[in-house]
Amino acid sequence: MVTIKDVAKATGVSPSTVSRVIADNPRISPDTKKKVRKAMKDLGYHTNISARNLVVKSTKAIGVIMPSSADKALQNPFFPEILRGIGSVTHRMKYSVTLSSGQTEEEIYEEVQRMVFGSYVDGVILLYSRLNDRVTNFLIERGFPFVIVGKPYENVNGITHVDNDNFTAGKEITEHLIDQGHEKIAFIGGSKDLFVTIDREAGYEAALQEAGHEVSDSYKIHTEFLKSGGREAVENLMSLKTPPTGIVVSDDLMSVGVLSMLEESGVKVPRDVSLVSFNNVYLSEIILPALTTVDIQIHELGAQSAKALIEKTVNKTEPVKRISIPYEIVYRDSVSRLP
Amino acid sequence: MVTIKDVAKATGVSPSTVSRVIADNPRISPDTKKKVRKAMKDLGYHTNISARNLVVKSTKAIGVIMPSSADKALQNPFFPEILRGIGSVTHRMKYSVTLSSGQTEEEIYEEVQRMVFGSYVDGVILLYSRLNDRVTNFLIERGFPFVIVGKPYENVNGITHVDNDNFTAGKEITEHLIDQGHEKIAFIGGSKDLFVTIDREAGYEAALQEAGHEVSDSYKIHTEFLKSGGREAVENLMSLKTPPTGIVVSDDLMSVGVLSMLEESGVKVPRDVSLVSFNNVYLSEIILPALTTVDIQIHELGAQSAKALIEKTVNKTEPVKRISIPYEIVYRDSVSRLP
DNA sequence: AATGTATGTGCAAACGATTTCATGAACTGG
DNA sequence: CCAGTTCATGAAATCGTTTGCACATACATT
Repeated sequence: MVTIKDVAKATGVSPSTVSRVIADNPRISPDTKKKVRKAMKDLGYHTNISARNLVVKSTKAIGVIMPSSADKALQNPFFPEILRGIGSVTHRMKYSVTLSSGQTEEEIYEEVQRMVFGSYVDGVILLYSRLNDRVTNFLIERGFPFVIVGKPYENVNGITHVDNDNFTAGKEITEHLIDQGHEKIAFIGGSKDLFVTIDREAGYEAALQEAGHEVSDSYKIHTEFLKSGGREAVENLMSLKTPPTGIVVSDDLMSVGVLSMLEESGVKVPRDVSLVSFNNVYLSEIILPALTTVDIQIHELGAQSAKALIEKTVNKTEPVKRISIPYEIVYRDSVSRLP
Repeated sequence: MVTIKDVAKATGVSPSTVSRVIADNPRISPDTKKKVRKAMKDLGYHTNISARNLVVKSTKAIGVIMPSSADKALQNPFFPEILRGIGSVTHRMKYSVTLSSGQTEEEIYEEVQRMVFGSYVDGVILLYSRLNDRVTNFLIERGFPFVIVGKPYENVNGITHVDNDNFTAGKEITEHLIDQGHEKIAFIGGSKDLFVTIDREAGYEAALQEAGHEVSDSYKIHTEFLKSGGREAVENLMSLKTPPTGIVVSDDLMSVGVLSMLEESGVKVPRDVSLVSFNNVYLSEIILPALTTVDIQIHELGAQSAKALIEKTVNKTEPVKRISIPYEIVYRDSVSRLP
């Protein structure tokens, strides 16, 4: 391995000088710079990152924490997409991304501990926001820089996070259904512990209330993921005395599951029931019917969170921010107008 | 930050001793160990990873390189799943995972360079295998440990890789179609540069040939991803004088696109045409019809590649391996028997 | 009793960078 | 021409660990 000393020797300058040309220190003469740079290239020098990290006490790396694997949930295309978003800025800033690999909550917790105590990373992005989360608490307690994608479960004004206005999005998308003449509208969402679900559902309710339509518990389903339990729930829903004519689903992937169940029971979308959802994942435009869904700009969510985190790590006094990524409803073919 | 010296001071031993109890060196007496461990706990000591890396010249980290983003392709659930697989073993071995974040081929190449030259990682997993890939060449040239998920484009016996037997899988799944009475079978795949596509397609052809059925170029479609171009191709395919009765699609996600196009043109699956594909991503069981697909065990693919890579990094003389993950066809509802 | 071998620990030199401080040379202005 | 700056560079300390070697003590062997 070729070190700074080798380059120094080869150029006849001191190691300090080499270090300075690497940092592009203005006090080094252009001549020397040229010479040193050439030597670096010739010898194939690359700075050793551990050595540098050791002295500068920073790693230029951020940790990305995935939710504990509620199994299939991680197959959600949301994740690769948000990783791309994060990557787009980390790459530009020459940061690297360390991914969590724990599966259970406990494993993840240990991992985050290692990351922060061992100085693996300068900051952390949490890809979930769960009620009463150990990891979050730990990070706060240690005063370690982190940002949440989604809404923190408490201390909303004390934690930098990037989110959509899920309440309003939920409200708007169900208003769309209402505009199309629907009154009986159901909601199918994921875990009630997740803030996304909570917010979107609240928006859904608000829209109904505002329009003076009934909001009934029998119209609301919460299912971790749609295998066994989900199927029955959907069947029950559609065999109510007055089944809904519209459904708000809290996630595109979930929507394709719901779609299948419906069609399987002979219910056609959008002919018999209209369906709207969230995320605007690629999937939602290649499925039939293409989904009317709210585009939450996953990529941007990722990019902004990385940006905010990096700012935070370089400047510890950076103020707390609440970043709201605008959403946009994209109208496709899963909704029909009621007479 | 509490260092080894602090612990040493607190216990009245030398730093070396502390270091040795961390390593659980047998030459340290049980008493001392106990004492030191207590102090570490009390003071909240955690070893600084940069410092250690610097001297042991290893990072216990592996790099995972995603393919350059042929855009939507990365939204394939294949990726989160393989990351989970990798994570399952890295976590167990206390390794960390650094994700590539470059989008273009060029960016990725630079990134890999940084990773290896800067000693960011001990080894690298390539999540793709492309014809004449710069990154691969670079890794070989440098003699840097890496494994490929998929089949290397050359020097197959010189590069450790973990793969399915995609040829046989392709053959078997089309034989299933043939068994069900199909003779006119088409193939829809992704880029011809990707080895998965090539192998699966070759298997498809072999099956047809062996059965004495026609294999025609007009039955083969290659589409980067299924937006505009794909749609026409599929339409053309189905409006041939003798349209296929069965289709082999090289990827589940692609299948849902194909499915939609077909249904949109009034072609029902499996009534009018049967469809089989690959991967067995969660999606394929929640869509309607549920897909008959070959389960390639993505998770295992990831786990084995991580395992092989780690072995390789700890033991440089570890022999080259070709690891073949068994696949299994899972029969669902997208195929119908022809009279 | 003399020699040899375990056993447990400490000293000090790495590892490869960055950075503070010092220094000599060259320049500036009066 | 001298004092005061500015400029370009070097010496050496430092970051937190690991590890080869030395050393002292205790024990076993003849």
